[in-house]
Amino acid sequence: MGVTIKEIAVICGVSPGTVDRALNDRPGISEKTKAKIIEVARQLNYQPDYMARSLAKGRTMTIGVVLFDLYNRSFAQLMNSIEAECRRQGYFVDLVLTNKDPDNEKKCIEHLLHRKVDGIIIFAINYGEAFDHYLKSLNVPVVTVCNRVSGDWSYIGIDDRKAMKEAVQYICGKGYERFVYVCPPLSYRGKTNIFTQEERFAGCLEGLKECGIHEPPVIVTDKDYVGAIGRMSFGDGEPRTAIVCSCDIYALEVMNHLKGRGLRIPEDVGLMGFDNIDVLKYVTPALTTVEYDVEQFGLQAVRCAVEQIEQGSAAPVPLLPYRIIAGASI
Amino acid sequence: MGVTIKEIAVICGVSPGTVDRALNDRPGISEKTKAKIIEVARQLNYQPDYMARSLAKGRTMTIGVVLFDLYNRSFAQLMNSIEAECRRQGYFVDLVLTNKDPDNEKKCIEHLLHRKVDGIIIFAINYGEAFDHYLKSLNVPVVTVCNRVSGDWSYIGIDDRKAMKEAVQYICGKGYERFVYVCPPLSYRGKTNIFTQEERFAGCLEGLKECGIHEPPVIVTDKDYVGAIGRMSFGDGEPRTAIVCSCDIYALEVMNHLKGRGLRIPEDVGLMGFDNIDVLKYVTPALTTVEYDVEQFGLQAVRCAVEQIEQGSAAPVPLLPYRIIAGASI
DNA sequence: GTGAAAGCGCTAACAT
DNA sequence: ATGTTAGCGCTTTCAC
Repeated sequence: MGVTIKEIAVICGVSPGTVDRALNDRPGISEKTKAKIIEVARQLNYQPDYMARSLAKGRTMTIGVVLFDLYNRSFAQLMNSIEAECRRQGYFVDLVLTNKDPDNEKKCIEHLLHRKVDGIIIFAINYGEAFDHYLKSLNVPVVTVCNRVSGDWSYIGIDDRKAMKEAVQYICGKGYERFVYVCPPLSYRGKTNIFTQEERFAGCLEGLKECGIHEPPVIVTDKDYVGAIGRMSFGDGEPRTAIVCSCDIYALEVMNHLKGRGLRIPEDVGLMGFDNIDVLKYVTPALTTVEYDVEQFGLQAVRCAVEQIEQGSAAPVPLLPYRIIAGASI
Repeated sequence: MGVTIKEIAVICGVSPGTVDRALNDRPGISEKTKAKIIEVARQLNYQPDYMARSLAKGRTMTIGVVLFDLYNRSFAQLMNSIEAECRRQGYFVDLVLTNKDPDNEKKCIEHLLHRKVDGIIIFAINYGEAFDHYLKSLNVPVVTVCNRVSGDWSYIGIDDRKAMKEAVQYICGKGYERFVYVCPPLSYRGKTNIFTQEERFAGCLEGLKECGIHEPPVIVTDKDYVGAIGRMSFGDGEPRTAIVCSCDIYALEVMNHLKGRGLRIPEDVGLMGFDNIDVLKYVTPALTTVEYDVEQFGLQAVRCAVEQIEQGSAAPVPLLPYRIIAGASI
């Protein structure tokens, strides 16, 4: 196929070892021969064979990325920045998608191991001690993103609990006293990794408590959450109700439903999302939500992974910033 | 790291060659030794080293995927199905994102070549003879998706021209006689690959012609197309105007703008999109658009690539189906 | 400063 | 049916 180190060696009248020294600027070579070899390599458009190099060095320059899917815009954004940063750092990206299936996630990881990836960035769907052990047994640097597995892994994300707490406090500040909390993933408790969702939920409860709201929120974990909301009535006088959704996507569905019922937002009922996904800009009324920079997640995740790969360990990454976006739905 | 073929050979008291025969069920081995070897391999949880195999066979079992980015929901969907089908077929996916930068696209392709991918699936941003030659020089199977490069490459997509033509005929059938065609990418004519957009535009013109509309459409290729639309007036009597957008995303922006101006859709002005991106379901009024199955694109692209890789060539893939979704915006 | 040689783990052609 | 051997292209250690 391509031109090899050996051919260059023959042309330059040196040994393969010397060519290697020149091309990977390692010590033990005169400037003259080095320059010559580099020039010849350039002329022949020499391209190193990464497979061969991997085999010899035991490193593949590949980072495996494990995500649910790419349907959620945030994941797409995340992947986008991971790809960019990886390529910038000279790494390849091997992407596998779990479709939120825990078994499939393991298959995905196996797939990456076959590929002998140097590190893994994962938005985990599995959780618990067994999985933690499993990950450790892989003997590969792992960076967790958006969902914690255990304290033993680098984690990139925001303080979801605190963010949701502040969001709830913000809502209380607007005079709402009744709350509905929409979070279907909570029904997967014990089945899949819902760390982040649990955090947000805990934050909600904390927020209510601090605001002195004693009436517990109505918690909707139903997969058919729109149907559940459909069975509730709103807009019939004070105190007003706020529907807090753990993700914008739920909030959008709920908004659609509320509009369909002819309810006014926020006059009849308040609505809050989380994530600030970009389609919000096409939505009226503007959804109040929590924003954070997903691209930063990707960037930090790659840096953290590379640091672990190349230095053996990485400094813990601080939780990333977020902020409440005041829309018109609360 | 892992257990090797050699170790298994030693344990079983046979040669590495025999182990290879057993593990890759190749002829020339007795059932007995084969069974034994397989059993030992299983017990030791033997995992073949794909790097070594690649080096020996000259094939990497990797398909490179070149996309603009993942921001457009359709690309994400596309990538999702590509990943799924690749893994099903035992291939790895190496994803690179060009961010619509022609130079970057070449870098991305080089990146894939370094990786020695067996085939490439590309939504090309480059075009023209030079690029066509370049692709040929790579000596790797290439499948083009969503944007043609030349007739020499397998292409996966719909008949955009015909689809847009039918869409325009549909609009005419609703009594519209004035047209605005929104397609910012047309301003990149001569700079990047806008094959699909050109097709849609041509389809629009053809449709108008066949419907006997002689007044040429107002063509908006301005990057600030919303601003351009903002300088036009609508709703001032018959004949009515339809704003045809070459992608839903433009239509959504325009819709936002029109609503902001207090114009009623479709009473004052009609609006048409293309692609049926999924966020449409959150939008009122429902946007009339053209739908097709992006997942099929991915599936077919992978199959076509694999066919080329494994058989040396692939049967041409027929253009995929589409259909007009009648919303409430026309 | 440079060369020779032994791998990395697997495959494949050739012996036996 | 099985063993032997020579690579794949690059890295790395050890001589010179």
